[in-house]
Amino acid sequence: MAARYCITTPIYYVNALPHIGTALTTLAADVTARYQSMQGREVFFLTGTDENGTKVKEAALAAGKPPQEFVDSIAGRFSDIWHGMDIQYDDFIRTTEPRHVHAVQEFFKLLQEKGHIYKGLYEGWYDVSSETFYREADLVDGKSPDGNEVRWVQEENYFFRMSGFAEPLLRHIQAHPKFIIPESRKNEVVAFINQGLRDICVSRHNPGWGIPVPGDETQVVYVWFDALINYVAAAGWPAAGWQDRWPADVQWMGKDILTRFHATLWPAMLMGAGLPLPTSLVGHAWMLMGGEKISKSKGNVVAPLDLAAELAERSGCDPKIAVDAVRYYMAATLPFDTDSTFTPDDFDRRYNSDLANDLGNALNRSLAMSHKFTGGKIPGGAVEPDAATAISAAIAAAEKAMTEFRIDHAAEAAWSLVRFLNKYIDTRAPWALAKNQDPSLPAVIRSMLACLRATEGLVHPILPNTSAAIATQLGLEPISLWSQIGKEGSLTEGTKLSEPRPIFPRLELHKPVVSKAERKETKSEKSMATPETLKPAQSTHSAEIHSEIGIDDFAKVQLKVGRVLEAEAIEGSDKLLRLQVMIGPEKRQIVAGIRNNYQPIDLIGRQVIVLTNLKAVKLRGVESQGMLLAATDAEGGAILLQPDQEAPEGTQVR
RNA sequence: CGCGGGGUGGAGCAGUCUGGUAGCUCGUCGGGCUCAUAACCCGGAGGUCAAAGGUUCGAAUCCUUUCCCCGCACCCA
Repeated sequence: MAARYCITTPIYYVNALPHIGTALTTLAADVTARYQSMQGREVFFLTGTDENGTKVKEAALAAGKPPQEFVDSIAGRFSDIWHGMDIQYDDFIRTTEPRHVHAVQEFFKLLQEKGHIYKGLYEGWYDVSSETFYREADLVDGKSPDGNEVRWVQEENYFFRMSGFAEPLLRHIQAHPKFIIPESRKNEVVAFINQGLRDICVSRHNPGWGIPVPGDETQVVYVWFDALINYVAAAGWPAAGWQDRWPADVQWMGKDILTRFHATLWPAMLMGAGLPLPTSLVGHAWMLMGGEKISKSKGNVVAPLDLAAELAERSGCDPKIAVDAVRYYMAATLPFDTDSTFTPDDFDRRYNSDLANDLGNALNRSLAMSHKFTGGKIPGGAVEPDAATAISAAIAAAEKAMTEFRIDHAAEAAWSLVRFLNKYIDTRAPWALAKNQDPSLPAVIRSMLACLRATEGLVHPILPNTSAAIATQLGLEPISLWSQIGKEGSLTEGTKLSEPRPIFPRLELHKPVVSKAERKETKSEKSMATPETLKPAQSTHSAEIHSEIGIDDFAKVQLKVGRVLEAEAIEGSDKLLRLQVMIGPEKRQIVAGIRNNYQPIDLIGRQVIVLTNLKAVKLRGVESQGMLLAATDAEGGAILLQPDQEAPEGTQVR
């Protein structure tokens, strides 16, 4: 019976579809899964979607669909995208499935029985306008720190005794150096726990969507508590046999959800329930777009399948190979400790230099020479020593990388072999050997093919389609086991080689070199972001939610023309400006988050469109009696709307 | 003083824990080869390792201080 190896990704929230930033985690998990599978282990690779949470209900409502139907369609699109990227997961769990709901409720009950969950009175001074609770000590003259009225409220909720787990957690982290990876994240987690862990409220008032607390229908389980349990729910827990799929050997995730959730709350929950902890938690860094975090609101989302389709079209490569190219880029530049940046130019460059020039061309020239010099068949004999050394060094480096979860280093290891091959060919110059009828020619050709065969195996976890294409061109069955890589027996003497055909056609690069000074300039002109940066952002896969309203609904909105009289920055805030706006005879104070694009001086005297019948609210302690209408630029900044020509102040906008 | 990450040739990064000739990929310039997808190979130029001070025989690396960039949090009505 083969040793098992369990891998998880987080379950994705269904409010947006994956882009190359979020898909990174799933790709890393897939590469790990394929590698472990090659090692002969029985792999269980779990992913899924998080469908509870009140925002889902709201989004469904906005889309005019029943929540379940809405969620079904999004979950389906997730699995379509994963399939398109050749992600081979073994199970896809959805938090609306009965097996998950059941596990969550059982887990909750178990923790209750063990005394780790208690019902507590959540009480305190509540500031209604800012929806925040304050302690007695926080109040200033009987009001909130912002100066709002507060009232005493009591709410019953369930609490998880996380405070008791700080010591056990620290001990576990100490005793298991590979529990939290990378090191920098581990330090962060330790620092976080040392600050002290507080009991955490694990239920909310039931909004009609979510998992009810067992025995108390008025409450639903807190979404994070709920979500984390998916890992054991998918293993079948609490039914017998869950040990086959839990604990996970590795749980991949982005660094943002490591510290607070996976490295503290989650292990504390498991300890409380008496369940084993995962072996490793890996929190990779982010892939940024043009130096910023990829996010839907900034409009800089790049969908992996769009990127692949576009590449296939531009380069003429096979669509499956284009998917590999995207996988390669993501794997080879996988941000581990520190964030990296995606740019379309960088993607193109890596495609050309690494895939087309290095790997593709090495395969192509090697096959061409085999046909020309040794009759198109794999010669027998031994691989030359330096080639054999290079092969085993690459295998060792790739193995080390994989055990450290450094997917990027694993790619680098494979490429070190490809680079060796290109050097080797030039050094040994088979064309010269052929001319001189040198007897070492067959051994050199065999050595070249051996490098390619080993490369095929090494890149298999990252580039499954490319790997298969290499095997096909070599006329061999694909390598399926890691232990076969580099073995003489994997290169059968006399095998007929296919005609060489470029796997990765080169891309024609138009691209101008952008100097640092030029780039800076572009950046300072906010709305002038470079066109090529924006282009791929127009994702055809984005999960925009459309809903229709009637004219009556619109009539509820009162918009008027106003003129800015005064403007000043609000201290302690990056974005907020305090504006005094004349709307007809009336003067209003409005707070607007537009400072990234507008200085106070730019605004004075300017006409703006104001939403006037919006409930007043305090922002950073300053009351705002309305809202300015603005569009959003590529970087999430505001672009103010203004009448096409001067309009009388107070004019109704329709 | 909210928390955290980072500043290394034109670009992207490694090296920092465990001080000892500054390394890799891309770009650039020159040369070579002709098997190959104008691909490949070799060589050169280009760095006061953000700044200052300190420890040391010796600092990118250790200590102190400062400056700058970026996330998160707050906040975008």
